[in-house]
Amino acid sequence: MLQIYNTLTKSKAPFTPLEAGKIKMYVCGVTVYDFCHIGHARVMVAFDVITRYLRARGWDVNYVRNITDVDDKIIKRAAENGEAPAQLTERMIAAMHEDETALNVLRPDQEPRATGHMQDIIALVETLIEKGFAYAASNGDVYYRVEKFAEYGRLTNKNVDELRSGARVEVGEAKESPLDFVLWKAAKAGEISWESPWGPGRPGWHIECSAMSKCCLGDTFDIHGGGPDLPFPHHENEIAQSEAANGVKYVNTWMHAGPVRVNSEKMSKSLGNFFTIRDVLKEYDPEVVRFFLARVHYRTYIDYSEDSLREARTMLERFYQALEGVQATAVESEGEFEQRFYDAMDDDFNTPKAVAVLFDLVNELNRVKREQSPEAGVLATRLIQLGAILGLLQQDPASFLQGEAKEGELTAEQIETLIADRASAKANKDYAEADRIRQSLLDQGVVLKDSREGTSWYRES
RNA sequence: GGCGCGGUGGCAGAGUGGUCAUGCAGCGGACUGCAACUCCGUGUACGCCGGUUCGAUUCCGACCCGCGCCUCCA
Repeated sequence: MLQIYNTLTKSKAPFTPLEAGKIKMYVCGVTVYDFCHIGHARVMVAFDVITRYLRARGWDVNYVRNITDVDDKIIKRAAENGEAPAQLTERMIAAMHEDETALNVLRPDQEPRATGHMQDIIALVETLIEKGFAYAASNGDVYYRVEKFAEYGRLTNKNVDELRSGARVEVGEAKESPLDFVLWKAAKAGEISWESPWGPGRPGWHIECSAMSKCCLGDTFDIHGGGPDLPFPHHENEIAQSEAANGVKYVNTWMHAGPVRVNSEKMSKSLGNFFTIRDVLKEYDPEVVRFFLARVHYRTYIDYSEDSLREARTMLERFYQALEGVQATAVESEGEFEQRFYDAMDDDFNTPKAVAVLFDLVNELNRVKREQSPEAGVLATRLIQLGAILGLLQQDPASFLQGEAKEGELTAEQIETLIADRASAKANKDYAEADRIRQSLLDQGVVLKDSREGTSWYRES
């Protein structure tokens, strides 16, 4: 029985879909004005694992993740670069897709862009005005009338009175109440804009998601996900917009990923303490980065450090070393390991527990490997299949372990030659020479491993 | 200040009212020409103080500490 933690109720509950066997899921994506950082990667990987698992268990998942491609920061950054906003966003979207592909993140089923849904957005704002939940202000902006929506603040336990006393109004705003947020922003001279009943302008951030989710999934859907900083105000505002406009419940289950921290602080654009995905991938195998993110429960924080990345690498080596030299064979039916893995994942996608099951499987695999039992092939298949649900363990073991030669490192050919030299030295019982070659390779980060079948090697992390 | 999450062995990280997490690191042994890999064995833990209980790391209360949101940020 699948259980999911719901931010709205602050508790785990058995998951029941709106429509039997189907799951409609919307996840807030990226505002594409810069390269994605590890925090973005965490959300991508978390919901990728969730989607893969649900599909592996037979659910028909419709996974929608939007792209915010019009926004103040995009306009500002494009102006700084001296390029059109669309040029900047196209580049960043392409970069994001590259990062995702590297991390083995499957693309969502639908990836709507705000600029592609202007009519939906305008129609939704019009509905809100008609129903009295929004108003066009004197400055050309359209605002949402927060105090008109009685349920406001329910997702994040916010009290409207307290919010009002803490709110501040920016210069130039024409709100009835400081709590009101913008649905449509009037364009300044020379800014990119779209025609609307309220004059040329662009949508506010929150309304995009209400419009795109309605368009892709309907008025009510099963799961809405996002990063740790989105419950307030973004998701709170989405609820206010969608439920006021549609008159029905917006989302059944709210899921939020935990933050990535650096030195105990949240990794974020505003703190400037972020590492981009592409920078990290220069140093680490993408699968290592993915495992670093996936081995921790999606809701808890994760600390980014060289040590944790290295540890993820070491753990992955154990998996691949177990798989090395085993011929995977067909599996007739699922067994104990699959069941334990599913039980862990059914419990709010408990990946740390699921990974522990995989290590138990590795232990068993290594044991039967030593006995040269044919059972090894079956266990290897089970490991690879369960690994696939986490988006891991799909590489050839030798190539993962050997890795790519970085600059200044020995190439695979050079290493193979030295291993051949060492083999002949060993054949002549010249162990001094054999050990000298092995030590020299070790000094260059290459570890040798002798076995019945010969000598294999891998690069030290 | 308001709302929320968390404090587990050297480190990372699950979990449970009384019995193994798991991985890395350490120690002893097996295997090996010696190593590496692997296997077997092994130590160390549940922030603090009360309460409930036959028994609490696990439930309840107070306290201390850390983090997130309350402003654009995944």
